[in-house]
Amino acid sequence: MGRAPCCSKVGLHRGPWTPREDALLTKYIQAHGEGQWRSLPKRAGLLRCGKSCRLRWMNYLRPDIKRGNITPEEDDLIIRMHSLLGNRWSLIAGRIPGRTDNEIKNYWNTHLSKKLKNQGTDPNTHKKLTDPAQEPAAKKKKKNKHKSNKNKGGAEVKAEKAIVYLPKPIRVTTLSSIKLPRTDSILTLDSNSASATTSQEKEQSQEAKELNVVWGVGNEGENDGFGFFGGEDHVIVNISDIECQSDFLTDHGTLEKLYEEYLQLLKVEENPDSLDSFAESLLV
DNA sequence: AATTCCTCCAACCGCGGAGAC
DNA sequence: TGTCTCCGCGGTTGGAGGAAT
Repeated sequence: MGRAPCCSKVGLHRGPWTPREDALLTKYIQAHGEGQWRSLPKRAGLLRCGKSCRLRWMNYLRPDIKRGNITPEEDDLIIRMHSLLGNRWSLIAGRIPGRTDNEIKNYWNTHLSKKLKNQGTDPNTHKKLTDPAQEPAAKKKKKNKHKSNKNKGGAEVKAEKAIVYLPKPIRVTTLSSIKLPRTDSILTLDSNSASATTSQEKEQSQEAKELNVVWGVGNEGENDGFGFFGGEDHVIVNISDIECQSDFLTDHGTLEKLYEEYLQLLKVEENPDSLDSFAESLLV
């Protein structure tokens, strides 16, 4: 497939953005909205490629971006989401208002993966490390960070990637008791602090279609409320076509009902064949 | 005080999906 | 049906600045 050249174009600015560029981009988007990134730089009077503009806006200039430290709650949620979704940072970010995928990705790489290692948990599989004595290898002083990073992209990472669990998106239409806002609503069900978040982000609507409910999960044996590990797979339930009452997640009765239905799913999960047919029955 | 090491994060790169033609 | 283009994503890089020596 032919691909148009982008940032390789001669004459375009690269590297850190100047305040003036930020102002031009912000002003333009405030006046004309997002989108048309390819032609945006020219119309906004910027000597940047569209990709660079989009990245700057999404990760830094957007007015709804939350600045400051990640809270312990967010921290916990990121770990839970990662156990479900793996390195799907945009999906994870979609559930944490005001945080960007880049920010979460960076935070994971610099803080959370280390934190999990220190706790004796494999950050990729979220399973307990069998031999904690192996972990200090990660703490070895690096003489050349970037060279070691390149090595990291090699065999070690490939081996780890192989065991990242992919979610199973299943569209559910039978939870009639649940009323979710249509389209752009993204709902995260957390065992400790169930909360519903409505996103206004345009780009998130696509994610919302793909994944509207993520059941809080944890490793087998962990006390994780609704936690569920169906063997090696995680189940993600799509309920994008269901309407929702804003307080449904705080309604204990509804949660109980959800939990009951969830248990039904678990029972089905024990028999993979029937799971397939069950899943099919849930598909729209 | 100078140098080296390390961490953090903004920005870049390349790829794949989706839609238009 | 195949090609082209745009968009968005995840992985990676590189520089700034703080910590350690």
